[in-house]
Amino acid sequence: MNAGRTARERARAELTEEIKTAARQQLATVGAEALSLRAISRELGMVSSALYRYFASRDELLTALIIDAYDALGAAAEAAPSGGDPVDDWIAVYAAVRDWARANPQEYALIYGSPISGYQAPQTTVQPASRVPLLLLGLLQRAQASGRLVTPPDAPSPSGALAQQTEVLVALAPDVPPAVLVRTVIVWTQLFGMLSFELFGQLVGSMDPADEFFASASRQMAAFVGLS
Amino acid sequence: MNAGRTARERARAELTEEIKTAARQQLATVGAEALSLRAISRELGMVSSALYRYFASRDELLTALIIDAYDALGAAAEAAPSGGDPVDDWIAVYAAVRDWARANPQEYALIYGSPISGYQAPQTTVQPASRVPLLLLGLLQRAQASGRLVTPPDAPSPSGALAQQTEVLVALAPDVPPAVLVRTVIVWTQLFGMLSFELFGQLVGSMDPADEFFASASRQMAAFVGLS
DNA sequence: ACAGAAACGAGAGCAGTGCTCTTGACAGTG
DNA sequence: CACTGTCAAGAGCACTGCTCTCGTTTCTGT
Repeated sequence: MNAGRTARERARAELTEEIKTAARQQLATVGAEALSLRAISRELGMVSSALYRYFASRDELLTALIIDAYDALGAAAEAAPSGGDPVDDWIAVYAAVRDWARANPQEYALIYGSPISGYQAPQTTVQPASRVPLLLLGLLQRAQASGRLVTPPDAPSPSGALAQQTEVLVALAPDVPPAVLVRTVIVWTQLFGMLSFELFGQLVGSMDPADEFFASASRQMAAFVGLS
Repeated sequence: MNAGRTARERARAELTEEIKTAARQQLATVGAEALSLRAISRELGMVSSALYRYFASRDELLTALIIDAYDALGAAAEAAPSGGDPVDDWIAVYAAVRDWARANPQEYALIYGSPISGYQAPQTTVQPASRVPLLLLGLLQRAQASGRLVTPPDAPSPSGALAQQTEVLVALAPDVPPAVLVRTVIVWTQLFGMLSFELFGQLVGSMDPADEFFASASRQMAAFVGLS
């Protein structure tokens, strides 16, 4: 539909991409909340008001960057080496997520740090945001099919409202037992809690550098959800 | 030593506290990075430059707020009801931390969200920051003494660099086995990952509201470190 | 008790920000 | 060719953190 019809449209798409690239560069150096439209326009040799032809506001630019970041992280996680062994695959996903986060700390902070004040994330971000959890769920679903997922005996089956909330995940991975699905959410939060602590400097003084701790946690979390 | 010697010193301490209170109010409404010295000064009926007599920079004010937030969270966690049963106490600490975070989301974001751009946390913050982990370690140490801590059989003992890093924790809780100490760091990161996801809106669409999920996770994490 | 030092609030000013509005130039279509 | 919509440019608004100077108040050493 919009595959570069007129010269105008092509130029517009190109410049939009250039703006995002410049914004990402500035993001990497000064951080998210210090991102300045004027600085971006200066970098591109244009005037600040011209940017508003491409992004209606600073928030809209941020939204585009957030979606791009989620997509980049999702792509990095999905590109993790998959050798077939569920535990190894699980650990590879963890490592890929960590590698991407360490390589793009500001973009990581953009999506998993504190929300930007006055900024409301639009619905458009939730689909790219769910790529990593979906990847983990798919991995568990396949492991279950191949008999490599053994529900831990001490994993309590959810009841009440928790069981109801788990239904959303059951629809995505129907063969994975609800008790494991709850644990999946637990380890999902653990993964990003661990990464945030490492990147935001909370581990300094204890588990920093975090390579070995991360490796141990990955493996223990794989066992925690029942992978073997 | 500095218990209000001269009138000047008393006035200074009072005004310093007033500034922080006004800053906290503004923090709660507009967020951390939108915190404006001019707005604070306006609120207090003084001129912006006068604030610089009390805080050398915006960063210094932020540091004071960060330390206060860590201390408030630490105090809230330490004030959790302690009935003697280790599992119940553990869950009570979790609940107290969550309650404080939900009651003070902006202050939570200030200390556990993305670091503020261009802001370097000084060494002064690490001691208040470690109150919650120290509390958990103390709980485990006491549970161990009363035989309520059973090292999980599948918890791997750390080796290599990880074992060395664990030494810091061994010094704090000498009776707790290293394997449990590593798991303590894991659950510590899980707790704040879970809280960040809840507060920053990452759970919307799955485990939100998170009350039951949080309760289940607290209990499962207590079991994960070996409490019984 | 009193002079000097230190601390203080007020105000002006600098360089920067996001964003709006108007103006004039250009490209695409009839 | 003329019309229409898109574009970059620039001025301007209200705001920010921060610095400097000013006259005043408060503390302190003698």
